[in-house]
Amino acid sequence: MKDFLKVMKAVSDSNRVKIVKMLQHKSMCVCELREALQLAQPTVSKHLKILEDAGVVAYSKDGTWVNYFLTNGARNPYVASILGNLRHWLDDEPEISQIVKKLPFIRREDICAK
Amino acid sequence: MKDFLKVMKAVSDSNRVKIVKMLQHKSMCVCELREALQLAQPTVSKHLKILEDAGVVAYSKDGTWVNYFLTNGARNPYVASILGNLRHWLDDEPEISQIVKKLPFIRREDICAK
DNA sequence: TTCAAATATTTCTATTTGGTAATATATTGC
DNA sequence: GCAATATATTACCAAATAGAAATATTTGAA
Repeated sequence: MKDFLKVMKAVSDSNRVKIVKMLQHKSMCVCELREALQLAQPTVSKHLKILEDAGVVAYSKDGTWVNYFLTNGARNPYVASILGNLRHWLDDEPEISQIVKKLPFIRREDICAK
Repeated sequence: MKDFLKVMKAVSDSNRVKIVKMLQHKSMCVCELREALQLAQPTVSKHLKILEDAGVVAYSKDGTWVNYFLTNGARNPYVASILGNLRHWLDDEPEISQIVKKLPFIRREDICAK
């Protein structure tokens, strides 16, 4: 039950849903997500932790950058199902399409490393 | 987005998940749900309102009783999907199997009308 | 219309949650 | 080692949420 609730709660917040929808397009570091969401960096890190605890995202380190990406949900059927659905769900929501449209212009080289 | 979040939040609480799993077996009135969940009546009513607002449950009145049942999700693809999944999910969770096992013995005639 | 029972609503409290600022950690380059 | 940068953690605040007690509403029956 706890695993299920964790996943449902993870996708019950609009900013976390936006993170999932962005990661469908490319893996992203925290500073890129921060720029896209217009949130403070600790806020983004906290959301990412919740998604990670639920098994929705994982990360790999690349120097000081931490690249987050969607898991395949192999270990967690609830994750697999919701990620499968979210692959086509919400694409037409203004909140989502707008932020996705901005993605090509959000690059860590421009944002983070001055 | 709001519709999606409403549904996800609706199934992000263990007592509301229990309500859904119980309603898979039979439609139930508030007093039966109250007995099964061991919660105060206003608490159950509030949970039911959240599930109703999300489109997960509906009700029909029968005298003073109000029978709640699962919707078919026809109006809401998120509801349809989650209800479809929950039809087989969580059956083996102790919290669920235990409460479902009690269902045959929870009848409004015994509980409500003294 | 008056009473009793089932449910809904209101009001309140304790806990959880999303957010930020400040701080700590980790990694790279010098 | 030391400075700089990206990220994580901590500490704190405001808003949302689960819960129950008190109250209001609804319905059937007398």
